[in-house]
Parts: sequence; C-alpha cells; structure tokens
Amino acid sequence: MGKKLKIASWNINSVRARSALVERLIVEQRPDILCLQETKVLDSIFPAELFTRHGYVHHQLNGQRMHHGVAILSRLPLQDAGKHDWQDNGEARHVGARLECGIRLENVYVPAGGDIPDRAQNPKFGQKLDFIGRMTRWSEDLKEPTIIVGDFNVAPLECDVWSHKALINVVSHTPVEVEALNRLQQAHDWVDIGRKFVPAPERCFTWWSYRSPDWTKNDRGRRLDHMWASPELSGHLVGHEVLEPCRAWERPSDHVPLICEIEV
Amino acid sequence: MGKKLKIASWNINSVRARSALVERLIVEQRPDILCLQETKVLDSIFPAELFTRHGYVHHQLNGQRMHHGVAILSRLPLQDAGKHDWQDNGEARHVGARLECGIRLENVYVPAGGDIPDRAQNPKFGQKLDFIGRMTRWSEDLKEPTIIVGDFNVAPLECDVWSHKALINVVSHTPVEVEALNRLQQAHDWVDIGRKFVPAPERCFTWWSYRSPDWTKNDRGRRLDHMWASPELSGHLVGHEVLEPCRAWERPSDHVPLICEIEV
DNA sequence: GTACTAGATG
DNA sequence: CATCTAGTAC
Repeated sequence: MGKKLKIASWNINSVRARSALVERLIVEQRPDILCLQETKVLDSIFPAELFTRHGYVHHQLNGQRMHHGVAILSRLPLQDAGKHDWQDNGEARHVGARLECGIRLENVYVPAGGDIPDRAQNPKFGQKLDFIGRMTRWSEDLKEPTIIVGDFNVAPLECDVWSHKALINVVSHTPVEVEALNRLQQAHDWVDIGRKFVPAPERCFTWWSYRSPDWTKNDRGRRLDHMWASPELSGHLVGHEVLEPCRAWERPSDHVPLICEIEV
Repeated sequence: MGKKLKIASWNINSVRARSALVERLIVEQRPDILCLQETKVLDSIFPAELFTRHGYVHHQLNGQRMHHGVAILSRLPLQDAGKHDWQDNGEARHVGARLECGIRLENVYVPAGGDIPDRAQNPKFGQKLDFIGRMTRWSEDLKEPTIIVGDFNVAPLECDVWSHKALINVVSHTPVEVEALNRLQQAHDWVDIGRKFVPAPERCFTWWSYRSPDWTKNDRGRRLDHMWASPELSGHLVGHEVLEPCRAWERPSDHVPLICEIEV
C-alpha cells in the first residue's frame, strides 16, 4: 500500500509580509512539502524558524533581495538538486530537490514578461519566451520521475482565463506564449495535474489581480499556476485542489495555493 | 448634579496606520471627545467614517500631507474656534473648538525641536521656543474656561523623565524649554491635570521611544503629553488616567493616550 | 492594489 | 523603531 505525498505550491508575494497566512496554510492543510514563489527575501534572512516550528525542517532556498525568490519547505528529507538560471541573468526563479521516494521536485517562477507582447518593443517578453525555451530543452533530457510546480505566468487554455477574447493580446495568454508552453509540455509529455482533475472547459483560476477590488463578483481570474508530473507518475496522481478561499483571507496574495497528492 | 465630560488626547503617529488601535480606544474608553495629534493626513482623506460609525460625528480637522496634523472628534456638538499657526510656517499643529457647556478645547502639537538644543545651530529648536512663546502671549489674553491638551514635547519636571541627569541636555527636557513651558503655564495659571492626580515626584510617563525595543524593562519614558485646565475649572476636575497599556498594543504609537474627566 | 526599495523625519 | 514619500514591479 503506497503512502500519499501531499505537495502544495503558492506564489505568496512576499513570505515576510504573509507570514501569518503561510502559517495558516500549513496548519490547515499540512502538506508534506510546500513550494513558494515570490518569497522576496535573501536566504540569510528567510523566516526559516516559522517553518521548522511546524515540522518543515528541510529547506531548499533560492532567494534574492527584492524580487522573485523561490523556496521548498519540507517535512520529508530533501537532497539539493540545483538551481537553474533559465533566464541567464542571475534572477532567483528556480530551485530543485530530490525526495527519498525517488521523485524529483522542481519549483519555478516564470518571468511575468512585461506589458507588451513583443520581443522587439519589450525585452522582458523575449526573456520570458527564452526562459520557457531553456526549460523546454532541459525537459527533453529529463530521465527521473519529476513533479514541476510553480507560477508559470501563462494561462494556456481558453478556459484558463475569464475571457479568451479580452485577453488574447494580454501577456500570459498570447498565442506565442501558449505555443511556447505547449512545446515545453510536449518535451517531456508532462501531465497537467490541474486539468487532469478539472477537465477543460471547466472554470479553473489561480490568480485574480489586486487591481479589481470586486474580484469575487467579476471573477476575472486566470490559471497562471500549475503542477505538472512526468508521464510515469500519471497513474499515481490521487488528488488536486485549488484553494480559492485563500484569495479572500486578510491581506492576501493575488495567487492562491495549489495542492496535489501522489501515491508513492 | 453635574454631568461628566470625558476627554481623551493621543499623539497617534498616523491615524491611517493606527485605525484599528484608535477604534479599540474609542470602544474601550468611550470618551466624549478625542483629540489626536500627528494624524499625518490631509483633511480631504481623513478617515472620518471610522469615527462617525462610533458616534463621533462632530469633527474639527487641521491636517496636512505628510507630517503633523491634529483633529478633534466628538460625540458632542463642536463650534469651530480656529486654527493657530504659532510657528508661523504653515504647519498644522493646532485646532480649537467650543463646546455647548461653555468650555473651550484646544488641541496642540508642539514641534519636537530637532536634536541640538541651540537656536543658532538648529533653527528648529528656535521655532519650538517661539511656538511656545506665541502660545504664552495667546494664554495671557484667554478669558473663557479652557482645556488645552496635546503633545507639548516638553517634560517639565525632573520626575517627568526616566533620568533628569541623562536628559538635562536632551531636547524636551533642557532648562530653556522647561522655563518656556513654565512661563506658558503661569500666563494663564494653567492647572496641570496630570500632576494634580499624580503628584510629583511620582513616576508619570506618556512616551517611550520606538528605538529601545526593551522599553518595558528599562522604562526610559518621558511625560511629553499634557492636559491643562483654566484655574476656574480646577475644582471640577474629577478624573485622570494615562493609558500605559496602549504602548504594548500591536504596532503601537510611541505615545499613549491621556484621559481626563470634568464635571460640567 | 500590494510589496519592495531608498532617504528623510521623529 | 516606525512613519512618510517616491519610484518600480507585478
């Protein structure tokens, strides 16, 4: 009888500003492993004690001073599996770990890509596509069973946004980004865990902008956060949840946590 | 049988950053009138609704964009009694009101005065002394029974500071400031309500610096905030309190509220 | 809208 | 230590 591995992923938008909320998440959900994006803090001042206090004593950190930053906090032992710089500009956007069950865990924060969906006018958009391109080449060589989670900053399906028509030229849902993400997915036959459990065209959002205070009413969400698994893990996937209520917590992140469960 | 008038005064150090705390104060204390200093907000964006919601529907505001700012919030009707510019530099440091019982209420935020207690080296120190000087001349002409409250930024007595010796040359307790405050007090025979109820040399502090995180242990306080009454009100003063516990609230002001009660 | 930086003030 | 203003990013 296999044990269940419960993994959470959350773009927390500052782990220091959100310490009470992340504590509430781990108390209420008790995932085995928590992957955070946009921690916005140097490793040397990461609030590690908050996690060790709740049993998350194994940490893989890749933070920087002001922006970006990722972290894996775990109750199970972790082995360092490196940090990729898929943008080749020194930004802290990835950290990986190996679990004792043989699964690799990759935690990634894909660049947002700026406002204008054009390489020439907006270098950040080019960097985003290049980042996904390098992830694609990395995926092609992957041999181990892997879970990759994080804020991918792309909503690939029409039903992954509140209006395909309104967002077709908005960064995160443009055809060139969707194609790049699809190539990445095909490069390892990644299983989209979210859509395995919430098949298209069912509504599934993970992010609502801070800029619309009436987000509950208008529900202008996007599915920017993802959990993907190597194809050989497909049959072992036994649970998935998007924790929408967290968006209504006090001083929330604009992203909500994702949860998945794998029989190992 | 006279009714009791309960007045509170608090240097709140930003009324917007402290909205939950000021709400807690008015719920727990229910003063008839609340005088605030260092509101740090333009009148046009003063959080008036917070006060009206609790019955404080009468407002006299004198705020500015970033610094200073005073306000009188009242459950009893107020008549405008003007705004003095005792520094003559446009800073919002005073607002006055007339109550229906015939008492005048003056709410003042005396300048801190900079670091160096010398007019020549530090113009702000001179402005502070001049501010108190102009208040003194205003006091001399006062005819109505008046309560003046606020952050006077002077601790006049030796027992008004944690160490007279250590602070003798520190702005707020220098002899020249103490003399200026004494002249102001004599100009109207003002009754120091605090010391009427907590006679010297008893310990009485209203402010503890943010810069010593161990303020509870070391207790390096000063009595910078005051409530004074016209001599004809002396016999009507029936209560006084310094709300020290407020200094230990979450994200507190460095000043605590004062309360007094007058039979009218 | 929210959080980050930095420098200025108390 | 804690507030404010800007500017920047998402």
